[in-house]
Amino acid sequence: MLTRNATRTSQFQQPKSLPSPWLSPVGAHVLFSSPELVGTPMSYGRNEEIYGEGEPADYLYKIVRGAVRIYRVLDDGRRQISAFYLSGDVFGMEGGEEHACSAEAIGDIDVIVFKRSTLVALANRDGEIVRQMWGMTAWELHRAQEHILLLIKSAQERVVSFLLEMSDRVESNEIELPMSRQDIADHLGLTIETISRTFSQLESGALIGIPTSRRVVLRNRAALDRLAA
Amino acid sequence: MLTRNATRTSQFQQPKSLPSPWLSPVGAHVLFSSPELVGTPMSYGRNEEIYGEGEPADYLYKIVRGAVRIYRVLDDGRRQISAFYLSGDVFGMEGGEEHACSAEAIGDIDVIVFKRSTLVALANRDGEIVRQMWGMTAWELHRAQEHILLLIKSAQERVVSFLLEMSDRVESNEIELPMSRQDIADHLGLTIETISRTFSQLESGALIGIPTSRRVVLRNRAALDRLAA
DNA sequence: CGGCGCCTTGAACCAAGTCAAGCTCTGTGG
DNA sequence: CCACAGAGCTTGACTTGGTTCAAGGCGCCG
Repeated sequence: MLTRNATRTSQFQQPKSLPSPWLSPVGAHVLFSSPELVGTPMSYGRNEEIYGEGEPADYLYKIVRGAVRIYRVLDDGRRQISAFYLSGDVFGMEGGEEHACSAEAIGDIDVIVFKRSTLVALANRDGEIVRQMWGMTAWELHRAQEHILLLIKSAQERVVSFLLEMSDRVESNEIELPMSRQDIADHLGLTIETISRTFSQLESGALIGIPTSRRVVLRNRAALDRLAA
Repeated sequence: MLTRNATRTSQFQQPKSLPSPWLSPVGAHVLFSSPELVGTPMSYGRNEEIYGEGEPADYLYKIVRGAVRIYRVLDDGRRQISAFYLSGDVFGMEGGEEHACSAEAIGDIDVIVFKRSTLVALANRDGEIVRQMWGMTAWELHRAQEHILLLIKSAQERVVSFLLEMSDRVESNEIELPMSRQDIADHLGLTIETISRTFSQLESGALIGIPTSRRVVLRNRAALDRLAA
């Protein structure tokens, strides 16, 4: 369990290239540094549901350790993972009062939970907070638009784009994948077999290395960039 | 050209089912009823560019007549139309200071243009306006997420979903399509041939009628609903 | 060591794409 | 009023990228 102190000093990490909206240049990482906003440490186990589609969106979550998948399922069972969130990311704000998607812990995770009502109360006194939360919604929109572009690409392009994105997010050419092939498949709109085959192809072309099935090393970024679309 | 008066009385129409965010229940249609906010009537011709990707997002547009496509192009020329906007819709706010997408008039259109700086100035004095603009970004996010879900479906499901959405938006079973087959194809991530064939199939199954190529009549909504998911 | 979850690989299949031809409007000029 | 040119749409025949089905391998934990 996390100490109270750890909670207080935590800050929200924001993607560097946020196409900052009609928003002051102050990054959203400042958003939760207010002493009035104290989060509660929580943990979830592997595959545990954090919230479900349609439930009231009463909390925001900042990941301290582990990874989370955000997804929706169609009636016939097809699953679309709209995003993965990694350590340092904030999730839980799809923009509505109800969650538009479900969220599950991929492995065991630690998060800090913030009550929405607290934020809203703060927001009433400080317009800047509203702007920053708006900025977060705008960032989610940006991600969604990128994902749409990804889904019209070929299988190889999707897989390569995914690897490049992951590499950027962990700021390393060596990626420890927290999610299964099935998760990746449901994120990219492909099947596990296609993911697996594409990984193998890329490896045999010396573009990537796969020391273990959950570990990928980018070996030729220039070539990968070209393949990404 | 529109009269000044027409401009003043115009209101923003907002989709009914906006999953209203952390937002007061006041609909965003109130947003631009302020007497301080006066828009300028403008017109664009068929296929004319309204703004391009990367340009500063200095204006918001409310469509008075006609339809608009919002799109991005990949390096190799593939085009993804992320949304169509119809008469009454507002567009131009992808959430950033720069446009994430390009916008073109599909046919001849009339719009009312609002200067962003005016809104921002108002927003500084009135937190409610910020919340409402946030709500619009949240709505765009919702749309993008629905579109992602659409892109993992089969061709027939995509086409049917598209027709149902259009029907809902014009609130009629008779749809006058302002856009070409190519536009629809680029919106659904398919080819014109597939769009055309799917339309023909649906027609021969008596699910829809196609009196003219730009006009579609939904004849069996229950069956179409079943095919959509 | 054995069982189970996850991953890889192969072979057959199929939905959608590609290529190609022809049709149907619509507007324009003779 | 008709001819005809061009853009947009439809349809058919063929190809193909990705899925499906099936078998087997790897690694981890009890």
